[in-house]
Amino acid sequence: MCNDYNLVTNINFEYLLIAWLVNLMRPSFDELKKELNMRNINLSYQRLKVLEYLTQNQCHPTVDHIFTDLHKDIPTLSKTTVYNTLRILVEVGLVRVVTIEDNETRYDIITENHGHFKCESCGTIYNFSMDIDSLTSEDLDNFKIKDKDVYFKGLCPKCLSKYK
Amino acid sequence: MCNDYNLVTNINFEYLLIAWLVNLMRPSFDELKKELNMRNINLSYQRLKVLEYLTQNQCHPTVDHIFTDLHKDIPTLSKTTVYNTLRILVEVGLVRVVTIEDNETRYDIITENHGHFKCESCGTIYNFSMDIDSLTSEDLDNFKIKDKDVYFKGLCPKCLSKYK
DNA sequence: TACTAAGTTGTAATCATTACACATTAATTA
DNA sequence: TAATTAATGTGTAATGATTACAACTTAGTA
Repeated sequence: MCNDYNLVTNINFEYLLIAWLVNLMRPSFDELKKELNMRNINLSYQRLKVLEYLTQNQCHPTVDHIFTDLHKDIPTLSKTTVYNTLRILVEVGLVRVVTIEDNETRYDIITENHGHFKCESCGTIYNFSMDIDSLTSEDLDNFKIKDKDVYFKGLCPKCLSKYK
Repeated sequence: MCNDYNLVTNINFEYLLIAWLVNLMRPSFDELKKELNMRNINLSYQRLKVLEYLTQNQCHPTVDHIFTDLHKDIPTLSKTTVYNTLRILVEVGLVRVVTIEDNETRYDIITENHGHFKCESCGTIYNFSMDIDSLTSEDLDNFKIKDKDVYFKGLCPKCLSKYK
């Protein structure tokens, strides 16, 4: 469904899932399991499907994207379930909210260090590498920083070439 | 209405207006006037009031904040006018949209180089100085970047001290 | 098998934003 | 000044995303 250049293909879903569980959720797999148990989170069929969708469509989909596509495979799926699942996944830290635009909430499975660029012409959101963790400001010496987001906007190469 | 530490007081509004027109809107005052004329923008009473509100309440207000407060002075004011005015001011570049949270659009009169920090406890949005202009990524070599935003979240000093 | 809790579903409510038609004001011209 | 036209403002209705909630289903357990 999504033709983003970030699309990951030919990688087994279970492999990716394990990869997050181990790598993305610090500090350890056991810690994550404990965390999930503490919060009584079971990866039900629907929740797994949402997670799977996010790995296979790393184009920062909206709730509507996720729901519409998954609904084809799971006719009984409810949009409320998608919302609930995303909220839980965000709480646990497996998924990141992207609020680069004010009228659409998007979701990103990758929680590693990177920024987001939105093309004003085609709407595509690209990831770009940047050492965001090291960003800081002396003004925030007495603040506790939990989340850092960097959002750029402009025109992507594809759209720029159209105007030439 | 707003007790943000960024609050600017005792400064004449017209002075501030001129200050933007000259400083914030590059490259020159004449250019700005031409720009405004080209776009047929007159600073009507309502539009001036919205601008004035944004200078006197630099706490990144929502549309509802602006409307509710101005409505006390201008009983005939319509919320649609506030929306229209903000859209125009953003287009022209005098006002910046802050989408640090997904359920609320906020507006910032300061368009200079700075980041935004939102306290998850009290909801206050703080400005912090940072050289955002110099941020870059080799991944974006072929992109045209028009806007850069840096959003941090966490706990502010006031809220941190409450938990001690 | 009955019980309990967690998870899912569909509908209704909420809330921010936009669309739009009409009213008002400002600017322009005769 | 009066008439005309364009720009702004206003209020209501429509839209669309998100949340609240109650009923249903599933999974696990005694």
